[in-house]
Amino acid sequence: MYQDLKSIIREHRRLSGLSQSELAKLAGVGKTVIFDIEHGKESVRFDTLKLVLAALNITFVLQSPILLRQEKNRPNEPAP
Amino acid sequence: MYQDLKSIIREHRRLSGLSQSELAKLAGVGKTVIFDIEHGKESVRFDTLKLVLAALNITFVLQSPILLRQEKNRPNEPAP
DNA sequence: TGCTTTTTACTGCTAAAGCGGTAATTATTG
DNA sequence: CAATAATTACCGCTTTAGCAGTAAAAAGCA
Repeated sequence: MYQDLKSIIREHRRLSGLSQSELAKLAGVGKTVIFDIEHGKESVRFDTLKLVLAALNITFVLQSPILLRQEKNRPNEPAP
Repeated sequence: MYQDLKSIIREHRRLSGLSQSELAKLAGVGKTVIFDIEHGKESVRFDTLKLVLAALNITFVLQSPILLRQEKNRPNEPAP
């Protein structure tokens, strides 16, 4: 993660032309959540955060040597 | 994210040879958290989850077209 | 096998996440 | 500028995440 959560959320929201309430509704969460995140609260629930990220077209990826190895062993399907 | 959280956490923990309590202590969270995550609870707090992931050497990355563009505009420093 | 140790699962309690309603602030328009 | 609309910030309430303690289950060993 290069920036902190609050900046990422706020930037993406603004660039999408959404108000806090609009984003909240879109994500299916309360508007307080958006407000709190944008004010630096990192104690959001993970499932709630995922809803917000999804609404902003932000994907969430976990990385580790173990996961990397598993990926290599299960390569993508060949193109049609 | 390719697998679900619970599998990733459990696998990494087992491969690290840690019990739930040991991982909890290492991460600085209660053991209930580990138990709950490994039983599919995704309503963990984000900051709590980050502690657990860090203890297991799992990094977590946000991706989006906007973030990608920002990255390209700010390339890595040249090697010394 | 029975006994001990380790690990996992469950429980009740406390602090706080998330909610909708409302107040304050900021932007827009006549 | 005043009036209005839109957005952001705050507040009290309800639900629940996270905690330590305890119980149950699994693993190890004589």
